[in-house]
Amino acid sequence: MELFVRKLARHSELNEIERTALASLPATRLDIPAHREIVRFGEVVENSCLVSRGLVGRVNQTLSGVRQFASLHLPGEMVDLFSMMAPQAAMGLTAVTRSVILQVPHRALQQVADQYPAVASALWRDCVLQSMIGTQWLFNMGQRDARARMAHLLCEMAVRIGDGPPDVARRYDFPVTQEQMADLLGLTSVHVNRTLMALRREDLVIVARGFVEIVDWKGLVATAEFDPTYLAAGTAKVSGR
Amino acid sequence: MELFVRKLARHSELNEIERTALASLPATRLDIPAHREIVRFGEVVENSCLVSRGLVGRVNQTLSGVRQFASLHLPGEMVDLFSMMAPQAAMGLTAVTRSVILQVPHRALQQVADQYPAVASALWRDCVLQSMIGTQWLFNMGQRDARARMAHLLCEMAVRIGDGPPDVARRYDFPVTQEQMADLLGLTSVHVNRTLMALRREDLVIVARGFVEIVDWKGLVATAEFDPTYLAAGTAKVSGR
DNA sequence: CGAGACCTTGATTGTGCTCAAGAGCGGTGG
DNA sequence: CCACCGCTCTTGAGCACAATCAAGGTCTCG
Repeated sequence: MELFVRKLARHSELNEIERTALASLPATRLDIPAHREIVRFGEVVENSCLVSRGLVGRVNQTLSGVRQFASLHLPGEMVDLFSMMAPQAAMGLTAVTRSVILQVPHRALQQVADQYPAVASALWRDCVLQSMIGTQWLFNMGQRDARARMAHLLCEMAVRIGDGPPDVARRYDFPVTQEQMADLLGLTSVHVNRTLMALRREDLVIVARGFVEIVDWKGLVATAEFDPTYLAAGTAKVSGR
Repeated sequence: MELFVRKLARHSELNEIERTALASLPATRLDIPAHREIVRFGEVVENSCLVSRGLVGRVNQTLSGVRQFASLHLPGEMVDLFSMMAPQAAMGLTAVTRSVILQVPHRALQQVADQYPAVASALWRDCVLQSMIGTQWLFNMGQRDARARMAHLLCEMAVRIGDGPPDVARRYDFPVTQEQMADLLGLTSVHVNRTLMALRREDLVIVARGFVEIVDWKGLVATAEFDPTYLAAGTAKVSGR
């Protein structure tokens, strides 16, 4: 919960009172095994899920079972803040890895937001920043080939995990199966495998056994045409409310 | 401006005072020719753009000039509400057709939002609903082939223009070149052409000379696997603030 | 030690891209 | 009024990236 407040404070100004109000929100802790669905499509939810440990994604799925991730959330991120404003889930929520999540009731969140406009503003901004990432993913899917797409994902994660920019994680845990990566990138698992090996052969990055090791950051950024602006946009703090 | 307020009121409750406050926001009118850029990538903006006439899209672009639309906005929609929360544009804004837009200063918008929490809430919700469309596009790009993608776009527009669901426009103006459709769907213009002809040969839809005529709505929905839930999510009004 | 999930690799197929050239149409200027 | 130009649409041929199908290998956990 602390972590969440810190992440909010990185892009929005919050004073001490507002921070403690957020930090003392009620929450139910849930321990979720990997691959388990947390929220099903169409469900009406009354909580937002804060990731405490693990990796959680929002997933869309056709009747035929084809899956596509719409986002991926690290610890300290509120996965479905969106649901405060649109409680009927337009997509499922899945634990990518074994995860611990904190369920925060919308009511409580809403109360804090009502009481402190700066908090409402911060939450709103958080939604916006999340959807800027989504927009980037859309660009990624539409205009880049498999190699560049994969490289872009790995770059993004390096920045997000490294709490950067400018800090970037050169090596990070990423216990995601190749099949899940396929669903993240709109590829097949077979092609993900070949793509990873290609990136490795070129000495750009090693992805194996649950972690990512970036060998040539510059090279990876180049093949991805990665520009982290969209992640940093919130860093230039916008004044309070 | 009226139209904008009506669209907001469709998903969020606003009383008379709040509506008039919104309706009397100051605005600068701009007349923009087709294909002209309105906001450039990276620019720091101080206005949000309300579409009054025409069609405006948010566009991402690589150095090599490959373009990808991230959204498409009809009259009455506020294109870059996002920019209130993240004023540095992460992407360009382009008039797809000849358009009239109203520039509303962030300051003014912010003042109204500060004064009336229900307005702030409505704007926030509007952002969320927009990004739900973006999420659907992502799904579209990742998991559907050209035919289905195109069909999905045409279905979505039919619903959005028809002010539905359940009302759907069986025939609507859509003065978008095939090259622009290509940038919307992550295809090439050549393939857009072939796809449109295929859909026409199957008597599903006719796209020509600036309009769309849906011949077989059910068939089109089926090939697109179109489920309008994501557009309607806001219709079930959530109580005020 | 065995079972299941996950990864790796090969062969083949197909969707959509590239390159290229021609036709239709509307607007502009001589 | 006609000629021309540019933009958009149309169509063809060949190619490439990624999907599909299939089989074998490896790792981990019980």
